[in-house]
Amino acid sequence: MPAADSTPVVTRFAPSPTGYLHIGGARTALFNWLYARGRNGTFLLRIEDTDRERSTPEATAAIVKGLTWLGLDWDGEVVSQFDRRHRHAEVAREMLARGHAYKCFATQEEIEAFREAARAEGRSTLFLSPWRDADPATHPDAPYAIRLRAPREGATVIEDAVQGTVTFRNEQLDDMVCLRSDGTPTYMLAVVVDDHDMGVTHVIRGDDHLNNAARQTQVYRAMGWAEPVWAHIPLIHGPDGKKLSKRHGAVGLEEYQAMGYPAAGMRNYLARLGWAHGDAEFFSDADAKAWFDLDGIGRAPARLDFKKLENLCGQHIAATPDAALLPEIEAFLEAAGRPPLSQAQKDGLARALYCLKDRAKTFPELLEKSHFVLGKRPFLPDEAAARALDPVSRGILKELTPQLQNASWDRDTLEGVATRVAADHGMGLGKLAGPLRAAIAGRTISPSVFDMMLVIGREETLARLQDATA
RNA sequence: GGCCCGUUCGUCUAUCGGUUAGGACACCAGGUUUUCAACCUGGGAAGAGGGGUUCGACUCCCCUACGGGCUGCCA
Repeated sequence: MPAADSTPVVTRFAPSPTGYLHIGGARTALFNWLYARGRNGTFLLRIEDTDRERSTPEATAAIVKGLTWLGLDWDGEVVSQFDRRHRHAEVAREMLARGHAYKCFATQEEIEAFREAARAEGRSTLFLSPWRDADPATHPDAPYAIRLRAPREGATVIEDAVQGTVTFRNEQLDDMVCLRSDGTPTYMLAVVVDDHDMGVTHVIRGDDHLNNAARQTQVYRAMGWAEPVWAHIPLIHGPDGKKLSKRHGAVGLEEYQAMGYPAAGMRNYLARLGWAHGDAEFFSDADAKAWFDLDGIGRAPARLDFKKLENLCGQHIAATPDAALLPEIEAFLEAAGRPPLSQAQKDGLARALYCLKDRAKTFPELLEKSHFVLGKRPFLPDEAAARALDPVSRGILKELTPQLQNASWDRDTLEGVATRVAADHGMGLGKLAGPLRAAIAGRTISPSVFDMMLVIGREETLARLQDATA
């Protein structure tokens, strides 16, 4: 039975540490986090490291780091599934004692041989252990696996919050192995025991586990435990509609950080991927927590759309207070393996952020437009800027310079002076802005020329103009 | 092969039997503009196909096609 609505919500994210944190996994974590945090619940993190061959501490570290960057905080310590192996085994033995499980002496070679033959003959490869009803007196003195004595008749029904009612005929389900013949627990058993022991009320995970839910349900029933609410969410696909894999480009969350997407934008985008709350597109964490619910999750896999990700990220960068943006930019620099900012650069950037953040969709773009405040004199113009600084333009700039000397340093005055000088030469401000920008930034792309002048100040502005017109 | 799930504009989606099928991103055209970003106006763009049920289906049912997942003593 699903947990009652009144019981506190407990969700968990349970990745296996076999590499980077997959972007799809990050979304699964986000959904669990939103669901718990929006309901005053608990969000737990458990590492499914029962596969000793493939689990690495580096991968666990990557998961922790990724979630931390994404801003998904979990409650309590990180739980290692491997550390709980004795408890898993204990449950397996208990099921054995209660007759809900049995010892299976079939060797893996035998099973494999059976499956091969079945495949060759086009028969079902479902392995039905001959030991299920064997007389214990006939048990050999050999290693055995403990298999669940699953019902053979009837059906196992999953009430899934996303997928609806899903029915599996029991004849399609085999007696899953709970404890391997070497005494170690399988994932199938471990998840159920852990979720139960940790008090997980809502299992929100990828729908690649939907089939597993049926077999796991049988363990809950065998142990007489309350079943969690299941919510199997569709996987994320690449832009081509195929399962997201490395050939699509970035799949690891850390790659997104290194590409300079802000975490808030990622959260917004990922939440919006496969879930909707009416027409809401751009929203805050508070909104998402308040709105997120299982019945808003779509049933079809969603494709990644970088354009939309960028759009949302741009809006989030613009909406983030300067004081919060700076540390994020520094973290990005580090993640991308770029040199850190000097104190002077930090100060400059802090002053310039107001005119930078609403024109950038990613941090690299913001930094590119920050060149005027991050760089040092002399500002060697890039190719396009050099073209803008033709002799005629330099002549006009030379005229402008002394007028700036005495102007009061505010936007209106500056703009007035520039407009007047341009007019003296029969041109609009637009014509003069090009070379002015080239002289100040050394680039043809930057914030407004007047904003730049305000940020760097009179002295520096004049110096740069002199550099350019010398 | 078997089992399970899915299918609304290019993409993410709204709709929960009665709508000119809405929004966002993207795209195209025009405008604004000091570059970029942004902004304004307009435009093209969708219910996989076929059967039912119903006064009425994108919405409910069935079939087909296509896509995906699972089918391990992996997780």
